[in-house]
Amino acid sequence: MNTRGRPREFDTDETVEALLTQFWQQGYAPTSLTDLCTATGLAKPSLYAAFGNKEGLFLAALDAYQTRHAQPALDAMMAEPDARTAILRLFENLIDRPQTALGCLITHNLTEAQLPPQITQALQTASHHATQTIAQRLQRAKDDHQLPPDTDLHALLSFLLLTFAGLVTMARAGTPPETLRPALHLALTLWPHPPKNPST
Amino acid sequence: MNTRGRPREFDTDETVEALLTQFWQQGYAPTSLTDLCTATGLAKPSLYAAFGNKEGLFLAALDAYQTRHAQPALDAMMAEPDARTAILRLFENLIDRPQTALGCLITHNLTEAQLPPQITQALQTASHHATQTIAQRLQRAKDDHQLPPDTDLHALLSFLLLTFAGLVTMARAGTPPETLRPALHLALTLWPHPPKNPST
DNA sequence: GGTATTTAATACCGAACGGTATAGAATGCG
DNA sequence: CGCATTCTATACCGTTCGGTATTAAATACC
Repeated sequence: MNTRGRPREFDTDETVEALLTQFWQQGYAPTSLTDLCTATGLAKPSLYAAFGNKEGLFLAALDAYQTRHAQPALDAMMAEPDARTAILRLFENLIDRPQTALGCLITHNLTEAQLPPQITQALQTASHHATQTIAQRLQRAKDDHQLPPDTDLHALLSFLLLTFAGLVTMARAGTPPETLRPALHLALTLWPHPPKNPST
Repeated sequence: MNTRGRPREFDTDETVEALLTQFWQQGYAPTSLTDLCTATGLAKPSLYAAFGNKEGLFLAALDAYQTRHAQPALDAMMAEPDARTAILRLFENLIDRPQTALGCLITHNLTEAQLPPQITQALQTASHHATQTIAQRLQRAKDDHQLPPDTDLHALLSFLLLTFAGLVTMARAGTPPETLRPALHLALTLWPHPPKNPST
């Protein structure tokens, strides 16, 4: 770590935030270096010096996406005592989003063709992590008797992931929140009820 | 219509089929003219003489997609007497597909940024047509007393479209049919039951 | 057979892509 | 101050993009 030399004129966090906004909006391939330069206000050599290449730029944005958006949402899901409420909140977060951050960075880019292998793998790892976290939440709900003991957790997990993918895809395709919300609430009506308990 | 001149050496139907395969696999923007040339076995001037430009190539593929895939599936949905079976078959068609035709051409490209306006409009028109057709099928089911008279058709329609989008997106993202099928069957367990009728 | 007409293939166009060499500007250290 | 070091910006690199001018080949009509 040498402290000599001209100091950096841009804030790395702000730059990564701008990168994330661009990649979130357009996806990996359609986002050009020119887009990223205008979004960050920097010139190409500055971006390349800080992040290596276009893959590095995306991976930095993906990392920021996980730490600033995905993981907090998953943490909130884990902190919420009622499992159904936890899932509902997780999904409701997806519906009301600005036009510049529609859908899910991970899900959308996983549907793109011709991605560099390193990015595909990072996306799959991220997707797998989220999936496993939700699976743990469901298992805990079963252990807590918030789900019937005969609940098929694999099927329920797949259905919730399908609902997630449907929400983010329709949001990106332009479906308004007013349409998405009733669909989501209808979807969660099939949440299995706990065994009959007079205290509930 | 002049019959003079050198006859065309390629079959238009086969060419459109090859175009559709490429666009279905990769989407509009990531598919290059080079891809389309190798897929069709033709040179660029031949494609441009027959279809105008890249937008024309995609619109021809989209038209073939609708007449050869989407419309037949919608027709089958309309021909099936039981509404729930009709929807189930419509969705099951999406699950078992070759790697070269994963997901839905319309849905996937509607999630892409920076599409030419003409293509966006054609995709929205196609999406709207399919949506309206499903809406008609649901209305008929209600009229036929296959759905409770108090069924919220708007919410049910949105939920089915969400299920559709979830299926095609997860399929594209690599989820295998064995995982998708239980999720689909679980989703359709919330199909509203008809009013209690001793004959059923 | 000669000619008009249409298709086909090679070669090319300007623009935009991801990525970089190079030179100037701004700091800490001696 | 002088110098090594780091950052920034202009300008450029080769490649690929969508699209086309041009020329050769293949037919129908006269």
